[in-house]
Amino acid sequence: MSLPAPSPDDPPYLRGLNPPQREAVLTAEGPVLVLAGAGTGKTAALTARLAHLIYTRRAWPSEILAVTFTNKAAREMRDRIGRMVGDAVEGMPWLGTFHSIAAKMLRRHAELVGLQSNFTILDTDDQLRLLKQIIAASDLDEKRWPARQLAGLIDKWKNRGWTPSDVDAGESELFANGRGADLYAQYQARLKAVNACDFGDLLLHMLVILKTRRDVLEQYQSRFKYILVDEYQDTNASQYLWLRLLAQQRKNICCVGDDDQSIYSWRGAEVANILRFEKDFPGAVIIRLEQNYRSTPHILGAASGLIAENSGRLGKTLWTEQGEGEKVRVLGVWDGPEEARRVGELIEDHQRRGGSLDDCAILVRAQFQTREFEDRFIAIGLNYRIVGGFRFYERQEIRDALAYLRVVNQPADDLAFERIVNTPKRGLGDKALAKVHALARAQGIPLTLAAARILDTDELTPQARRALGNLIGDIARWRDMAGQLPHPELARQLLDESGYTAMWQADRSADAAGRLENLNELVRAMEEYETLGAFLEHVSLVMDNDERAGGEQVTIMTIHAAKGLEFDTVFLAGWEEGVFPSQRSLDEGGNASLEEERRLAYVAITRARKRAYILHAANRRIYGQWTSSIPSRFVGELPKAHIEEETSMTGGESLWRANWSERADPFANVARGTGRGPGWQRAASVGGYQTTPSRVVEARASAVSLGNKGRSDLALGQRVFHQKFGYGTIAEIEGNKLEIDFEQAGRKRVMDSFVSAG
DNA sequence: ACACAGCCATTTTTT
DNA sequence: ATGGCTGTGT
Repeated sequence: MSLPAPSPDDPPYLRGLNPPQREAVLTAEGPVLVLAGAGTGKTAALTARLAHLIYTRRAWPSEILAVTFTNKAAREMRDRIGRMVGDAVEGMPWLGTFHSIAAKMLRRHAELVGLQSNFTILDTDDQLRLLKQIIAASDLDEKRWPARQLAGLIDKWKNRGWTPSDVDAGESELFANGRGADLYAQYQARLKAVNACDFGDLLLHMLVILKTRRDVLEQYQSRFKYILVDEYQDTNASQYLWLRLLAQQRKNICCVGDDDQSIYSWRGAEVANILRFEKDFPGAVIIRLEQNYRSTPHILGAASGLIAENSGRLGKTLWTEQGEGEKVRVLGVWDGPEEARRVGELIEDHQRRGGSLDDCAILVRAQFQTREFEDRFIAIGLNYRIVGGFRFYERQEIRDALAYLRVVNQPADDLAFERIVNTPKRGLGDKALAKVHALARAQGIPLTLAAARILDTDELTPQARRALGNLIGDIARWRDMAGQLPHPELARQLLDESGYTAMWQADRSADAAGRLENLNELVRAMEEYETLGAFLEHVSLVMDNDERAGGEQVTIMTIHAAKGLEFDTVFLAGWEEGVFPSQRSLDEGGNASLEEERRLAYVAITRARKRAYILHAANRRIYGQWTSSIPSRFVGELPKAHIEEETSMTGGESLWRANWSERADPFANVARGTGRGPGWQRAASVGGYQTTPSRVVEARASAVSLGNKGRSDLALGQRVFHQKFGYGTIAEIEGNKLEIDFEQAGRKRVMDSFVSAG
């Protein structure tokens, strides 16, 4: 490989890149696979590569296809390229997630798969409702054959690039005694009827089009001179086939990935795709990025040692020039609440030494683990944010409002119509709706149309007829308005006239105010989009909401959500068998899924720049039930040289060991009649359990946070409202922290940013 | 048609 | 523990 040596004449985008990175940038032609370890400057190389292609006039920005998996990644790439090549990014229409790019293409060719170009993209919720209807209509017991399961299967099939006719008998057998494929076909037919598709369809439909329509394929093959794929290890079969078709012609495809960070197999990702890249693209250049710029040697050592337990890796050796740093600290604690307490204390220490909350992140395996931390941080008044969780666009009021907009935008959207037909209550119940359904089915027309027609009959009771007549009239009027009014204004009027806003105004429950606020925010968000259609597309594809950060915050999130991010200090909580690795991965999926959990652990550790803490608790409450647990096997797999262990349990590790033997033997409890783990004792001896171990410092009142000015709109004795605790009166103010006597929850210490004047 | 109460299963991870 | 769903009562 003859590469120009670094010189002062280098174009700006090459500055600061190491030799392998430069190679990844400058090897423009032909297939390239970049194996980029965690923290090795992957994105820098990737964006430089794009800049290089544009800069050297190899391609116009519009001739490059650049795909990522998450919107976050797409946004970041766009930003960074923007900084390098300026406005040219604006001309990169084909930079985005697989799904958004596929959607864009599909809108142009929708008719080839029997859709109109304004098709709706359904989310999981709509999908499930549709499937439930199909299952019910097929005389199947919904208990025995849950829609969820069918949704999972269909998704799996779509991820593999299978249309209903591709599903063989064996696969079909997995649902309702062989009716799986049939139900899948019915589902597709229903989707077509309501002019909608689900996430998997975006790719599958496009794949079918590319496979069957040579003209369309050639059109894209010649348009995309260069293809670039991020996180290649996460591609599923359908995405892979899609890419292969598009790259076939020119073979200028560059895939970047890390087999050790493949954590999405449950969503159909196939690590095999990255492992066989060389076979698919003979003569491919393979480049390894191994110099890590993120973490200390101890952190890298711990992570590398752990991931070495996996088999079938392409293999990389991460190294760093950084100085040693601190060892990874492994803390054993008594139970979940203590885990949260310890983390809280460590963060406050960090803060006291002048550290910022923004540098800290708590990474968990599953969403339910966040609660313990949330409770604790509210109690000590530590500012935090939970990433993921319930998302803005998934909230009930937002989904309702969107359903109204969808009905206006797309008359055939039956699912949206069903959602709003009796929300707010209009006296249109099951009986009335069933009649509309019957008519729609009989005539093969959308619900809105059937509803309009049924008004001319005397099938409905007079009051139902009047209510439905009003609604249909309203919808028609809103559709008219849609052509004349700016869409945010349309939304505002629509929400008022439909009575939807009034419904929440009349609602006296605690969160009604918040919901109204969310509706306002929704309307505000619409202003950034050209058309109603563009807005709805955004909503279905870009379901993330980056909440505006009010001051410093500790971030709490799942490891999956943390992929691609980095923090100075990372707390990895819940490293216990059954939690991490998760019980499910242990029960099903065998070794492959255990290895995926291990990769997840690897991803988790490598998020840390300077410090990593790993915590495991001996007892945890799961489904409201106290369960004793033993440290994750991953803890034992960490190389001793890079970690420092510490436990707050009296008796140390021996307690866990004793427990381990019982866990390993499923009949241990049966035979002996009693278990003997610490958690079991607690559950068994009601009350009087021995006190928590000596090392544990009792939760003390948290330190006053430094330099945080309080809000000026709050005063002692004032009545305020808190999302979690309800109404209360301010008893004390200390900077930005308040003591509040809540009417329901009693006295609590909370951050002022969590309350509003009540 | 709607509200309520008790029952049930349920918990990975996300575009 | 929480929430979704079913069946019952008004």
